[in-house]
Formats: sequence, structure tokens, C-alpha cells
Amino acid sequence: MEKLLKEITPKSQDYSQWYTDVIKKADLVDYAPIKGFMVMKPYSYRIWEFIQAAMDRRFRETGHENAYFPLLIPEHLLIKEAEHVEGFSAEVAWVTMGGDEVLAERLAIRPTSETIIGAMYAQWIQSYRDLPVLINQWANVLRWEKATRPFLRTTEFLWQEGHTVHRSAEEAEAETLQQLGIYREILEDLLGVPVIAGVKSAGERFAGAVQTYTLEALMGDGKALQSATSHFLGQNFAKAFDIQYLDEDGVLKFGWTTSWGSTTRMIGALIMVHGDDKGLRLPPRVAPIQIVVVPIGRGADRDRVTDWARDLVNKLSGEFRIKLDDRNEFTPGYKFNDWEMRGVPLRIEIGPRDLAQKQITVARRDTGEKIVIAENMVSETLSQLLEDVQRTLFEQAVEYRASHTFSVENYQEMAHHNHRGFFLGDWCGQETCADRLKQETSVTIRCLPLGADIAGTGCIVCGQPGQHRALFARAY
RNA sequence: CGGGGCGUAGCGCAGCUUGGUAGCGCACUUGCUUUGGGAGCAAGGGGUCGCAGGUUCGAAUCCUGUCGCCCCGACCA
Repeated sequence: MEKLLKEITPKSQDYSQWYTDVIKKADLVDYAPIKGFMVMKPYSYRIWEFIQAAMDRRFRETGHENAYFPLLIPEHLLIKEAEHVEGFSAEVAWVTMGGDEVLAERLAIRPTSETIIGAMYAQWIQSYRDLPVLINQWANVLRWEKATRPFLRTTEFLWQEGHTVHRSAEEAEAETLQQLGIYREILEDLLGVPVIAGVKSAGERFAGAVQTYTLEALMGDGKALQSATSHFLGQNFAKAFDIQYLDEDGVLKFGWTTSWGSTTRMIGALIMVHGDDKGLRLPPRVAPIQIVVVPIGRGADRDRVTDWARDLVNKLSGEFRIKLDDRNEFTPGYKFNDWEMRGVPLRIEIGPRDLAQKQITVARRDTGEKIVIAENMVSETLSQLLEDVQRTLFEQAVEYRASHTFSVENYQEMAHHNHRGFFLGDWCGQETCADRLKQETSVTIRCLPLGADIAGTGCIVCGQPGQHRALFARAY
């Protein structure tokens, strides 16, 4: 392997520093002049736009519509659902002044919108004929966090939050799971991030939810990242906000609500799952630039090669997100490293030799492999290669996860792996065991994977009969 | 909120111990030569040394305070 990039700290040396280096050097973000906030630069915002587009399409296909609710929530609304307030009170930012005037009631900057949306739904819903209500919102939210990291946890972040109301518990639960399925598609098929679907234990549940479903992904340092959540809220919010409808039988009933959200944190998952010591590796489906073309040559050769490369780019630009790097001030070697750092999936090199033989040389970012393609095969070979990179990145992530997932019969076994990785074990269901585990090892219950049966080896903490098969890990 | 680290040019740093009016590398500008894995030479531009007090003839350097950022933990997408 050739010399590593000087600007990026190797993952093995210091994973956090590696992450910080990559997000900066790949031109994804800049730190904002306010603690805990970041600027998403065009390169990362474009990735977010691809995620948005794919998700939005799936939401529409499943009958949802977008709407937009206010940024500010009056205090009296925020505190209506007791558990919910308790869960969020520590991280709410408040607006107390309007111009020079002190406000009569302080206004919360939304940490999430269940309350204000619930208040509106209560007014909109009268009859069973008004149900279901299936609305999604693309928005920013604010949570006053103590420790922040770009994408993974920032004070302000972008997300979508879906809020639905249903006539029955069954329908609401089905909605909750359906949306979880969409998140899974986005993470796995679009971002190439394999996830484990499960239900949160009571201690990890969303404040005010009856049931929280989650997708957990394994990062390159062996820590878990909660990558999307979907909540069945039962009638908790319906009762707090008086969301009632008159049913067919003439009886006034409370609706059943759900909420589900996913955030720019998914970009953090993307970076950590695929990145390597040379920088970012982007799956073609979300790569702002899928193919970069680097002309090589000197003097007259260079002009001929560049002209030819420009023609090629023009020809292919309808089909691919392709860019010609004809900057004269950098050498090819510099450009190779630069685009690798930024994670571009394929690089085309065109030099005098290629020109003479009517061929192009393609380098894959995922494997580093170089392939020579005849001119008349370029278009179809490139699309195949892009698909192959997309698939390979996902497969590599699946393999990494498989080799870092361990079944354990007691929690001491986790120490053999430095508490890094996914651990599957039986759990008795007692929060005291979960607390003790966390206290001693910083490992938490990420979820109870859907469809997983207990092994019968007893709770990994107390040894009592297991009630659930659980996925344990240290988490971001 | 605890622990650690750091604030000097756009970035990375040296200078501080022992005070004397700021330097190196990269980046940037111009010119020439270069280009199949981070090019070379030459000439340039750019800094109220985080901020505020204090000590001193004189402070990047010493003292006091303060603000900010990064990392690691505890709490949360």
C-alpha cells in the first residue's frame, strides 16, 4: 500500500481523530462559530438531498404527505405529556424575548414536534372518516447537548419526523413497522449501511412512547449507532392532546398515534461504516460525484487528452454524475489522492497511452483496483462498476459486522473483545441488570432484535432465565 | 457536568522556561519549467500572538481573570 495521506490520522491510531480529519478533509462540514453547531457544506448537503429524495419518494408511495409546523412551541403545550416533558426538559432551548419585550409565556425551540402537531391534530380530527392522518415534516430541531460531534450529535440537526393518527392500535403498529422498513431500505440499499432492527428496552424508549423500534448499525470502532427510530405512541399523546374522533358506532374515541424520525446522523453512519485511512468512501447512489475524470499528459499531449476527456464527460453526463478535473495547477497524483479522500467511487484516468489505444483506465475507490476499458464499452462497464461498488461496500460492511458480532453467555466475555462490537446475549428483562452492565462496562442494550429467540443460557448479567434475546454494545 | 488537551497568518506548528516588538512548513499570488500516485525554481502578499486587566522602560513570553474550541467519560437522534 502506498504512502498514507498525511492529513488523515489512521483509524487504528485514533478513531475519533480519524473521523474529525475525514469530515474536514473531505469537505463535508465546517465548525460553526457556535458551540455544538456545524455547517453542512455543499458536498455533505448534497448527500442529504439524495437521502431526502429517496426517503420522500417512499413516504409518498406509502400515502404520506409533507407539511410544516412551527419552530416554536409554547410551554403549555410542551408540558402536556408528562413523560415526554421529563425526557426532554434538560435539552430544550427557550425563547424568552421578542424584540425588547419579555414574553408572557416562554417558547421552546422544538426538540421534536409531537406536542405542537398533536395540538393541531386535535383540531383537525372529528370523525373516523378523518383517519388515518399521515403527515411527514422535513425540519430542523434543537436539543441542547453537552457533548457534540458533527453529524452524530449536534445541537441543531436536520431530520424528517412523521406523525400519524390511526383508528386502531393494530393499524398504528403496522404503520410504525412499515416506516421502520423504509428506513431499513434507505440505510441498506441507498447508504450501504447494514442494520439490525429491534425494539428498544423500556429504559431506552422514546419519552412518551409505548414501543420504540430502532435500527442499529455497527461503526468501524465497534460502537453502535442508532440510525433511525419509529415509535408506537399508543394513546398517550392522543389523551394528552385530546385527539378524539367519533367512531362509526357513535362513540367518541381516542386516536392511536405514531412518530418516526431519521436524521443527518445517517451521514455519520455512512462515513464511519465505509471510510478508510485514505478518507471517505461513498456508495455511488449517494455520491455527489460518481466518476471523476483525470486527464494525464504534458504539452500537446495534455491538450489532446483533455479534449478527448471533455468529450467523454459530455457524452456520459446524462447518465452519470461525472466531473472532469482539468485543473492545471495540480499533478495527477495529487488529484488521485484528493478525490480518494473525498470518496468518489470511480476515477477515470486518461493519458496518451489510453488515447493511442482507444481505452480508458478506471480505478475503483472501494478496492483500489484499476481496470482498462475499451472505448466502445465505456458506458455499460461504468454502470456495472458503479453497481458493483455499491454492492461491495455493503458486503464489506456486512462482513465487518459479522466478524465483530459475538454471542455471549455472560457479560464478562465482552472483555475479550474490549467491549467493542455487537454482543448477542440473553437478558432477564430487569432494568437493574441493564444498569449494572452499563455501570461496569459502558455497554447498553441497543435493542431486542425482531425475531430473535433466547438461547436459554440465562441472563448475561444475573444468570436468571432469559426473557429476551438482546443486542448489546457501547453506543454513540 | 467531570477529566484531558489546545488557542500565534487560511491550515499545521515553533517561539514562552531565561521579556527586547514574530518565524517555519503547507496553502495563496505572479512567472517559467512540469504532469501515469501529493512537481521544481524564483519573486511576492498575508498575523491588534483568543479576550480583558495587571507587572515592566518594554509582554506572544510573567501574573490574575475570562471566553472559546477539540477529545474522552456520564446523559440523549
